[in-house]
Amino acid sequence: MPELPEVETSRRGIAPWIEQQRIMSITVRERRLRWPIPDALENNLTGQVVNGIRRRAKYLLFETDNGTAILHLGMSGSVRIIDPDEPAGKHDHVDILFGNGKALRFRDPRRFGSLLWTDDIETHPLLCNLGPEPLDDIFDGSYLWQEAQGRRVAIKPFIMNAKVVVGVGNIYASECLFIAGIHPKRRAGRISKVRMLALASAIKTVLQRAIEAGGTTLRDFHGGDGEPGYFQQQLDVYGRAGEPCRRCDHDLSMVVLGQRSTFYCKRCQR
DNA sequence: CTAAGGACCTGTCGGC
DNA sequence: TGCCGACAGGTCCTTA
Repeated sequence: MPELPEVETSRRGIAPWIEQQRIMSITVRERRLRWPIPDALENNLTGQVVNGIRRRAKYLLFETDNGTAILHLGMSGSVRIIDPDEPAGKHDHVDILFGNGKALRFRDPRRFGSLLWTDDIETHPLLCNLGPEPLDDIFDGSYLWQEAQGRRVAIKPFIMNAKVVVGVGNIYASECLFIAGIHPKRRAGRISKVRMLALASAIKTVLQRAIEAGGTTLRDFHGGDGEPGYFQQQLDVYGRAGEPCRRCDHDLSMVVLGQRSTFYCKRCQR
């Protein structure tokens, strides 16, 4: 489910209910996520006050004086604020109860997500080797072009590589390449600086617009407050193989690249 | 170092 | 209606 805009939408939805609240108790029903939820999570976080919720890449970081909880939603995870008497469903793996009487409920049917704890967020192996945030000023066309020099990998997996830039998932990668007019299979190192400027700009615009729209709705995505996202109607290519290109009317194509479905227009993208 | 493929899981959808 | 295969928003790990 979640790409970066969905994670950011979730963060904004839950933050008002959680920030400055004390964690009263943590209920873990299923520890077997991508990595097992460590006992250290309950041991260190229970009784702490959440000073703030940040996002880095697609990770949500719950900061306390004692350390940081690291939550990743994987492919199918979601969080929402509930009243704690709401019965837990099959895949509701964790509830975190707060002093205000509300609870954060984490659901993840496929269990590709993770919930970890660290007392040193700066050196955590999942976070310390990540590339720049796409919406930061450090990320721009010059940076992207520089990183691409000597790289033979196709541009689509290149921009989905978190060491290059974080937060560009499968949906938005196709969308950004369409806007920039770049063929998804073009080798990263063989794209001109000018076109990389267009691509970096497209990445910023698409992600920013998606955040403002509250994330993409595919199947049943909801923000933390239960409101659905509204971006799907704005997708130009993703999931539209065989349908007409909005720019030139040519039938859109689909190809598998790096085991991921990739959508593009043969005529508009070179 | 780079690039490619496998692995981890459950739910849903389309076709027969 | 039921069964079966294909596919799904992520990303770490292994292999070459």
